[in-house]
Amino acid sequence: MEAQIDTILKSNHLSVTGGRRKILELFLSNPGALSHSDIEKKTEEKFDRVTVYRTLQAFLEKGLIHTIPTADNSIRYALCKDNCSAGHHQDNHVHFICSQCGSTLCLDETTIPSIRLPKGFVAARVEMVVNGVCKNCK
Amino acid sequence: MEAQIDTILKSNHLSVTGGRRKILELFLSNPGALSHSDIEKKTEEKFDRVTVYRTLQAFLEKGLIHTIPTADNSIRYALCKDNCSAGHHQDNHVHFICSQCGSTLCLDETTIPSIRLPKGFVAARVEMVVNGVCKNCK
DNA sequence: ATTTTTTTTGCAACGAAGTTGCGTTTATGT
DNA sequence: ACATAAACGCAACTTCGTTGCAAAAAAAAT
Ligand SMILES: [Mn+2]
Ligand SMILES: [Mn+2]
Ligand SMILES: [Zn+2]
Ligand SMILES: [Zn+2]
Repeated sequence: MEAQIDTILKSNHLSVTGGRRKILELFLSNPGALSHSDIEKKTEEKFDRVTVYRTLQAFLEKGLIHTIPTADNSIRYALCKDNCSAGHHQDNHVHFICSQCGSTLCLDETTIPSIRLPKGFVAARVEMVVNGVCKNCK
Repeated sequence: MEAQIDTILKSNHLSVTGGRRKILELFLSNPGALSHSDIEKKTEEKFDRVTVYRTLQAFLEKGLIHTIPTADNSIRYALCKDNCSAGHHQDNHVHFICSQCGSTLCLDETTIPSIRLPKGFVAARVEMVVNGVCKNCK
């Protein structure tokens, strides 16, 4: 695990530091997505708020994680499992938010269906978020 | 227009006040969705921030407007055109965010396709947001 | 292994965004 | 017109996110 984490950081041209190790470890060991405040709690505020912001920003830019839009103004972040590179994300899978346990999950096997837009509109990226009750809470 | 606005407010059991009139008018005369700050600007800050928050909250609860999820932590609100009632929204249409002009649009004619979720997951509501270039900006 | 250079971190200060309590004002129903 | 109920504006406060800068840590060079 330790080695894996360092390898991931290095292969993404990120210098390996305590904070980045810890936060990446959280993502790897957690099934769902994490919000900024989730991370602050799970690290027991061992790192400064600013460091967490900057780390997430760095991970995002390197294509290590992606954001999940929500209707309640709280960005969630999740690991990219596809071949995402810096700047070009390719996570075209559906996201699920459980109203029971609150967890946000990447449904990696469920791809977003293509749609026909009105004449004149050009799509660059499509997001699909499903709210409901998850497997575990049923 | 004036009469229409009052009718809408009354039929939704909202007492008609200056702020609510003005904000509802904005939604009716605007093609796209509005954020909180959009409203503050377009009303020339004539109403207190708190009043705008409470008005949007009231409109939401009555099923007059709905929110549109975004990945950048900025809630947009748009009029419900379907038969939404208090608590039960039914806006199952696609939303479009233009990266050029920044406007957020309800594609009322474009319905969200149904999807097959993994076994055990139950959907209550599905959101679909498309990013790209809109009709006008092309 | 040391030193130099570069990057990251923590702190402080700041600004924006959102919430709450409360007294005053405004709307509604009789 | 009056009583009651709802909404408003203001102030205070919390939470969230950003920026500049000096200290610390990591990476690169020697
Ligand atoms: Mn995902
Ligand atoms: Mn809509
Ligand atoms: Zn659940
Ligand atoms: Zn546009």
